[in-house]
This record gives sequence, C-alpha cells and structure tokens, in this order.
Amino acid sequence: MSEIDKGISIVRLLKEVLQFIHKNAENGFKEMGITASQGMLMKILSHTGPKKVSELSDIMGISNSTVSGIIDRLEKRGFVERKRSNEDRRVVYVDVTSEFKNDAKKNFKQVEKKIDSIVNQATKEEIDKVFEGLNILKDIMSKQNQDMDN
Amino acid sequence: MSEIDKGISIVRLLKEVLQFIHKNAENGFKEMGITASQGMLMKILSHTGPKKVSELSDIMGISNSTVSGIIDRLEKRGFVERKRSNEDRRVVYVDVTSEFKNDAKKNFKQVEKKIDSIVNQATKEEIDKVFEGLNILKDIMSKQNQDMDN
DNA sequence: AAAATATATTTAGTATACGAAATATATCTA
DNA sequence: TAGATATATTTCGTATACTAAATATATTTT
Repeated sequence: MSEIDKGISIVRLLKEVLQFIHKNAENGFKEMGITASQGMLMKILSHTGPKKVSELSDIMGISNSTVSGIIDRLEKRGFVERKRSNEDRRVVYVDVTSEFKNDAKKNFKQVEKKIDSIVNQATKEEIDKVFEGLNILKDIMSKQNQDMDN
Repeated sequence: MSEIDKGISIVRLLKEVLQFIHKNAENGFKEMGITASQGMLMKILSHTGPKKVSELSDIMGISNSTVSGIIDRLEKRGFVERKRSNEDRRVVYVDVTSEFKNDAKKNFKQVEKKIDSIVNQATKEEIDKVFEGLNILKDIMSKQNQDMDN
C-alpha cells in the first residue's frame, strides 16, 4: 500500500466507522422523530441533568455554535428548554422539558438501551484495542500539529 | 467507565481524530485557497487521472451528491472540469484543468508532500494497530447493522 | 464608575453530508 | 419499437460543522 493510499484509507475507514455508528443511532432515534446528534444530546441531558451550552460542547466534542443549532431544533420539538442562569446571566442552562419527561422519556429509554447494547457486544479486549488504535492515531496527528506551530 | 461513557467516548475520540486530520489538511491546502475535502479530491485526480463522479464517491467514502457539490466549487475555482463521456452519455468525467497544471500543480505537490509526511512519521507497528482497532470497531458496528435487519 | 478586558452564547456565512426526487441516458422486454 | 426498468448525475431540502462577528454580561483596571 503506497503512502497515498495509507492516508486516504485511514480517513475513509474513520469516516466509514463514524457513519456506521451514526446510522445505528439514527435508526434508533428515527421513531422518535429526532436525529442522531439530537439523540446524543438528549442522552447526556437525561442522564446527568441540566448543562451549560459550553459543557455540552466539551462532552460531545463539537463547537458551541453547532450545539446551539441542535438545541434550536430540539427546542422547537418541545424536548428541551433554555434557562438563563441567575448566578451568571451570560450562562444558559439547557434541560429536558417536563413535557419530554411525561410523554417521550419512556420510549427514549428503550431506544437508548438498544443502541447501548451495540458497544456491549464487544469484549473488553476488543474495546481496549479500539481505544489503543485511536489513541495512537490521535498522538500522531497532534504531535504533527505542534511541529507545525514552530 | 460506564457503558454510556464508553459509547460517547469512542464517538468523541473518533471525531477528535478526524478533526486533527482535517485540521492538518486544512492548514496545508489553505494557502492554495481550497478546503481539505477539495484538496483530497484534487490529490486523487492528479495522481490517477480523470474519474467518474461515482468513482470519486467510492474512493472518498462520501455520497455522489456531496462529491457533486465539491466539484461545483472546484470548477468555479478553475481547478477541475467536467466532461461528458462519449461512450455513455450518462457518465461525467472529472479532471484537473490545464490551467491547474500550469499554475498551481507545483505548489500543490509541495503541500501534498508535507501532509503525507504526517502518516510517514508513524512506525509500521503503529499503523498496524490503528488499522486493527478501526477494523474491530467497524466489524462490531456492521454486525449490529445486520442484526437490526431481522 | 467608565473603560478595558474577559467570558458565554448566538448569529451569519460557507462547506460538507445525506436521502429523495428530478433528469438524462441506456438497456431490456414484451 | 414503445414501455419498463436500470444506471449516472444533479438538484433540493434539511442537518450538521466550523470560524468570525455580534451580543450580552462579568470582572478587572485606572
């Protein structure tokens, strides 16, 4: 495999894997009328309670502005609401609505369980190898990033 | 680490790695005024010659419609051109323009070299582990996909 | 306290990304 | 050969994703 193919193969494989994951989540959440990203955000909120926009960005690994857009659409659906913090008025807390808790949460839990079971199929050794490979790749890329700053 | 965290961690790590790669490519191609995806397409074309839209989709692992959009923007920049096939009029071949070959190709090669060198920094063992981890993850996800069809 | 600086979020603009529908052309079938 | 079916690409609508700029509020400095 040439150097060219190596780079492109890794990128394609990464995308392929993310697409599989996305597909699985998408299929699960579809029946609730929400997308995979929206489902991931709901998952975090319903497990750990109200979160700042910036906290959600950190957890999900995407930018504040993207989270803001996802919240916009979930708010329209009536699943989450924004609440301006009283301690620091710059901060916005996002939380699930009581409407969601009453109407959709039960269904959501079932979907969630089905999606979680995918990772659970893997053995501990497999998961370890997945993390090892990804961390190696991350190190290679981030080391290069530092070099480029010089 | 709980099952919930495990799933979200993997997704976040995958995204992080892809973002690093994207960042590196973006930084490189920026000076040419093209994006990372556009650069990847140019790389393929300039190494292997004219390609069908559908071939580019397969190589890059993205859909025809997305490739079509990327070609639109590269065409506006004057870097590629579309040519309807004479053998099969449904087919469109995409190729670099002579304008690109004369003006930008030299610069492009240098940028390309710099980006390729990133993967080359890694040892063979590291690359093998990366592929091993990614393939395990891919198998886990695709196995689940089949189960869901039942 | 007014100005400067810092922090948190949203908005605006651009580029992906997808699926479904539309278009165009090819090929097969009755 | 006309109609049905298949294939290739583009267009359209929606959802992400990013950065930079705008907005809002906090904190520090002078």
